[in-house]
Amino acid sequence: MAIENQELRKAGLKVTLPRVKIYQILEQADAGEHFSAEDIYKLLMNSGEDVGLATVYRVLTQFEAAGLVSRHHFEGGHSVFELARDDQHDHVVCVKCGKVAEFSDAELTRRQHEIAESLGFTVTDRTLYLYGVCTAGCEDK
Amino acid sequence: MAIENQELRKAGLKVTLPRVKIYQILEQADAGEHFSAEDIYKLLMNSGEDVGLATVYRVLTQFEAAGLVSRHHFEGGHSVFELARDDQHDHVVCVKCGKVAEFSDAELTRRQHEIAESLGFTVTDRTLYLYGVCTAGCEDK
DNA sequence: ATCTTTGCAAACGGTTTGCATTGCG
DNA sequence: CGCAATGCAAACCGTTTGCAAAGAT
Repeated sequence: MAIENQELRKAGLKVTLPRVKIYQILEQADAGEHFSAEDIYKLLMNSGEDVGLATVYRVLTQFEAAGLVSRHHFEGGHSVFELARDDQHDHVVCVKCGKVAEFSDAELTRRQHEIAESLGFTVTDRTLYLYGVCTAGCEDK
Repeated sequence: MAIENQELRKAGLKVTLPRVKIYQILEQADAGEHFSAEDIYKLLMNSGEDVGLATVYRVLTQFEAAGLVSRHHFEGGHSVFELARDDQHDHVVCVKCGKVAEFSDAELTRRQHEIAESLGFTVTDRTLYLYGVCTAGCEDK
């Protein structure tokens, strides 16, 4: 039995075609690649899978609740998803072409904790987005 | 003539009642206070001003374009606005009581620019939220 | 067989837009 | 007076939900 089926069962979710297919899409993506619900929907359609957009949303929400994926709200109103990883990473978003890059920086992390502590605050999660323009290979769309 | 009228003129906007009123609301707010379009709309209604919600959005968008206000997209889909300040400030959000604190740290800012630059990226805006629990005075709601 | 999950279409909430009217300059 | 700005209502877009049909165990 494939790995994804076990992950689904572990999360208390029945193994159904839409769930498996969506999990596979996320799993086979390059690390750092983000998908909107629409992206995934289109990929499914192109593969000839007959899955409704509503189901994509439902499945992604279930995956999020199960800790399998994390959801990010980018500026612009729509959400993107990626398979959950345990490293803290941050995002750079190009406002022109929508490209997203990731980075992780120990100095930033350390400093953030220092600041939070000095404010009487215990950090459990963070969200850092840098918005701007990528100077090379930016294809406006 | 009041300050706000000059600001409006400078931005190439005619001095109209909705624009002046909205500017005043933002101006009289405590630093760090954020308003949704709806918030501002309600404040106007309560003051007996007959301004349409669509106009509030239009004015806020114009103000943003003119650099008078900055818009933040919080998780949850709606936008909030505040009068533009030139300091880059970040947010600490308590996941228990919903309290929001702000801070600004030169070291963080500098490091962020370094990182972005090394990724071939020019930062125009950023969004850093630290989520956690405030250790004192946290009133769960 | 039962209880979950799905697809569809309709509802939703925040935001934007078309158009006739109002009002600044 | 002329053109920009407004109000209203309808359109929009991403997302959620109600419900009857299909599917998993």
